[in-house]
Amino acid sequence: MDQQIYFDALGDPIRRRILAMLLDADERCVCEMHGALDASQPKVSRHLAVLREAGLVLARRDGVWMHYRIHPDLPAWAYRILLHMKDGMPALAATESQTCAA
Amino acid sequence: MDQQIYFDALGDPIRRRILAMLLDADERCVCEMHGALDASQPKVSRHLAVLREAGLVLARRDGVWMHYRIHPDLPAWAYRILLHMKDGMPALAATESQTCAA
DNA sequence: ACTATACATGCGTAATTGCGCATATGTATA
DNA sequence: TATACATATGCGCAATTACGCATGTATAGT
Repeated sequence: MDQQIYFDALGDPIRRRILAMLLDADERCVCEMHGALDASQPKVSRHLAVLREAGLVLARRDGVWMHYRIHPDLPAWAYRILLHMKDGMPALAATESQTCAA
Repeated sequence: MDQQIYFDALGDPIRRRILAMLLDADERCVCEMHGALDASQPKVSRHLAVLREAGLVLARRDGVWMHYRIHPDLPAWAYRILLHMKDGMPALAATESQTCAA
């Protein structure tokens, strides 16, 4: 886990919200996040790619859907930072997950 | 403490090393850090300005010297992230502080 | 094969960032 | 006032980043 890549990944608000969502639920599919974040699909997909390439999240294909989760092999310091980040995150009007038949 | 500004501040490797140094010592003057980081003086000064404006560090003037320290009123989540960041920081050839008569 | 759905990516652009260099500011001392 | 030292900042430039839009790819159903 390269620290530079890690903190670059945490530099974007959408990526932080994605990570916070993944800390709550074990897994989320892209359409759920795309709905809940009120951001365009390509935008969410790109941010997920950044998180994936940084080694922060893990993707699993299930038919048409991609399920993302926090990478289980995250170093302790990296995982703990995510928890504190979520803790310090401004409570955001919880636009609840648009149904996407997941 | 705005989270966006906070994580932007953590996005730079020099700023992270400055913060790690300040976690070790209570206070450091600019010349110490500039020596230990092997970075140009304007460069270090600018990064310190970013940290100062972000509310991450506090400056104190002492004659000609400016002493910086971790901001004492940092929220718990923010301070804990700094500790974990330092914990996960790659052990760096400790270029020890050039003497600057501080 | 055709269509629909879920997701990823190529491309061009606007905005941001970090840097070096020079210079300005502030403080102490002669 | 003049000089020296510590620190800060204005400026221009190169590199990076995030975005929208359109299009590509993969899977499933008919």
